[in-house]
Amino acid sequence: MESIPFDVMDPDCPSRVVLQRIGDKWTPLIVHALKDGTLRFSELRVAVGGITPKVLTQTLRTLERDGLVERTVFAEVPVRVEYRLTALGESLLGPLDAVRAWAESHAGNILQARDAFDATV
Amino acid sequence: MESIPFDVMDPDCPSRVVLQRIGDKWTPLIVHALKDGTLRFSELRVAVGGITPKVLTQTLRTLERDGLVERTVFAEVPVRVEYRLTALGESLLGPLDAVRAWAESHAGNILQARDAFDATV
DNA sequence: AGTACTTAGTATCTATTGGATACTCTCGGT
DNA sequence: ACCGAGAGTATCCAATAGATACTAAGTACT
Repeated sequence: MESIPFDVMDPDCPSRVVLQRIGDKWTPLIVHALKDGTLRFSELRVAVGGITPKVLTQTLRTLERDGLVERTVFAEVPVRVEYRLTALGESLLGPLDAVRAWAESHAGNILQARDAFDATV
Repeated sequence: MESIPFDVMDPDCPSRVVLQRIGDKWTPLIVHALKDGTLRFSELRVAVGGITPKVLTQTLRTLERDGLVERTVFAEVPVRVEYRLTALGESLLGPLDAVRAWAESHAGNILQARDAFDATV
């Protein structure tokens, strides 16, 4: 068992790729939407307001490939597809939720800072 | 004092813009680099390996505008410019560090998941 | 006087990513 | 034969990121 094999400040370290995936535009919102269980494609589209189907598909495929989300197809008519977090994906809920909570609780401060900044320019 | 005025799942909520700023490609790395104090432009470039000066400037300007980073110019020759976190920026260290730590400690799992996934395709 | 040196950036051009909108596919019901 | 539902693709255009080269200001050197 090694310690600290990864360092995000190193541009060639794989952990940087990982950081940029979980910090991408939609991943935090999708993971948050799935925190209470499974959702279908169309439910995810609504839960994550504003995402287009193309980008939702792309992001889900990447999350699946990275082992964070599991995709299950039910051979019904019409077809039903369910998405849910894997154990690895669930382990990401805590950290991402901290960032989400920060964003919600400090959004006001940032809007204020922008107004102040724009006023000086 | 209101509670929960912001919700990142709402596409029109300003907190979503904030989330996407702090979750952008370089912000977490820059904030992490500044955690121990001030750095000059050229030091930041080295600390955050792989960033081009254009993008570093863009990101720093945005962070400054949003009140997370303070920029100080010293009229020396050659000019010296120092960047440091504001109090608001420092409040972001905890949440972002949780995500960074997750990325470093789970990068191995994700690489494994990718290999497994690619093997099935 | 001219030139080199340092730091902190711009400028320019190209490649990649994201977004808007419309279309496809399957199959069962009417 | 035609329509509807769900889960996506296809296509095209705009915005963002990256590579590379260049600029500005002032002092020190020759």
